[in-house]
This record gives sequence, structure tokens and C-alpha cells, in this order.
Amino acid sequence: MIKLSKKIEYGILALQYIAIHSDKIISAKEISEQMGIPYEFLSKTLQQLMKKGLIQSQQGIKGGYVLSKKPSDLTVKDIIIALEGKASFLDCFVSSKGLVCDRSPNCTIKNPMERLQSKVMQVFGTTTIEEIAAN
Amino acid sequence: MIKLSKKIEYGILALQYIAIHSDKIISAKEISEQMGIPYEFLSKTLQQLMKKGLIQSQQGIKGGYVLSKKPSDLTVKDIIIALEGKASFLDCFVSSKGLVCDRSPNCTIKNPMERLQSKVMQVFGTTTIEEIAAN
DNA sequence: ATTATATCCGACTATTGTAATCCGATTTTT
DNA sequence: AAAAATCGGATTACAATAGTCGGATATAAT
Repeated sequence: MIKLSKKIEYGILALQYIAIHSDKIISAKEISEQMGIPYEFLSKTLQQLMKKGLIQSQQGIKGGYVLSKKPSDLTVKDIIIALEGKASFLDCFVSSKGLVCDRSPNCTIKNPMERLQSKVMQVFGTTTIEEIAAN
Repeated sequence: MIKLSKKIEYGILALQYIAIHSDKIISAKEISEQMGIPYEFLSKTLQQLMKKGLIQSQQGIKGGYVLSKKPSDLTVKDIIIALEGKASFLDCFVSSKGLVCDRSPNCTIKNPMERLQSKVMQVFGTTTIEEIAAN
């Protein structure tokens, strides 16, 4: 299905929340309670965003997360790639050289689908957290 | 994941094949063999596309499928909606009035996500089978 | 008429991916 | 030392996708 996963949904919600409350450091617990997101799952998601450098973490009591970049420099595309590693419509595009799809190299939809995908990615790449936070 | 399902992939491949060979009626078997798609699964998909009026069928020996519309009037969006009933990123947008998401009506990402979705849908809605068949 | 080849249709199964949970370890402030 | 937070792996539960099976119906050719 052409649907965003819960992980990405939670990621967007969390980053939006952190962006709005950028004056202080935000814990996973606070986001979980305020946004109604399962704590454990959210923690995993935040850790993943932290590993990919989208946010920075502070351990220990009074710890939490802050954004690494300005909300205007943080796009939905960044979030998708951080949380799913790739962002490809069909298996054909997963690896740029290693062709996975069994129709390759004579796949009749590879080129047009690649064009379609890059158009969609451009939409994701130009939608920022700043814009989302502004509503 | 932001991925197209196999059903949609097969649907696009099949419609492309039918569009290219529009001089004759095309059976599911032929598409299955030529495109390397599981026959039973493809049949189901074609029947679904037929029910939604994207293609027309002819039963019996020498039967098969032809397009209902011109390839230039048939979009990827049409195919997604025909095969998945909806085309929405988050559960919020499934029903226009009945709010499904538990954050509603105070969801902080509903509006921006709705805008994002309509942009993506516009991309799908302007990508035609004709364009895909042309490669 | 019979046969061959096709669509049609529902039910079923197998596999995969998502979503969520559990448990413990580490870090840091109080 | 205790409390509150991040870290991290392993595991489970559930849902959706992908694929299969068996039979019914339709139609053209023989």
C-alpha cells in the first residue's frame, strides 16, 4: 500500500513536537504522553533518528533530544530515509548497481517508474518540519 | 514502507502490455508468461481492474482483455485506487468525515500531511500508461 | 455436442513486514 | 546512592501482502 508506516508517522510527530518546543530538551516520555505514542516504540524511533544524525541526545536524568538541524533544513524525505534506509517504490531501485528485480535488465517499467519515483521524492524532499510545525 | 505493492506493480505491467499490444485481445496467460507474473495472482488483479472498469473482458476461448480507455487517459492514480480502494498516507484520510485517527480532531499533522498527500497524488494522477508504455 | 481455452470467484495458506513489548544495561543529575 | 533518562537486543503479536487451490461459467472451434 502507498501508506506511511507508523514509525514514520511517529517520527514526524516527534520531530514536529521537538521543533515547536525547541527552547528546551525533550524526553521521549514527554512526547509519548503528549502525542499518545507507545513509549517503547517511540524510543526506538528516536534512537534511530539520533543514529542517523537528525537529532542529538542527552542521556541521564534531565536528558532528552534536540534537533541537529534547523526545522527548515529537515525534510520528510530525510525522515523516511533515516527510518527505512531507502525510499524506493519497487525493488528495482533498492540498489543502484545490483539489480534485484527478476525482470532486469529488460524491465519495461524501470525507467518510467524511476522518473515517477524521483518526482515523488522531490515532493517529500521539499516538505520541511518547519512547514509541518506551522500547520 | 513507501512502496508500491506487487499487485500494483503487476497491474501497471499488465496495462502497459495491453496498451502496447492494443491491436489484439490479450489473455492473462500471455501476460503472465511474457512478463513473468504468477498466473493466478495476475488473474485476480485483472479481474479487479475489470470490475473497476479500467479494462474490458471477453470470456471463453480466444478471450482476454482490452483497455476501456485510451492509454493517455489512464493514470497510475486510477490503478492504485482501483486496486487498493483508497490512496491515503495515514489513516486520518481514509474516510472524509469519519475520523479514524485517535489524535483527531486535534491532530497536529493532519493538515500538512493532507497537503503533502495531495501533491503526491497529483504526481500519480498525471503519470499515464501512455507515458509508461513509451518508456 | 463436445472439447479446449479462457474468464470468473471464493476460500485458503504461506510469507513477510509492521507494530509493539520485554528486559536489562548504561549514563547522568540530584 | 537513587532516580530518571537514553541505549540496545531479543522476542512476540498482529496484519497485510503474496500466492495457491478448486471449481464454476462462458465461448469459440472442431
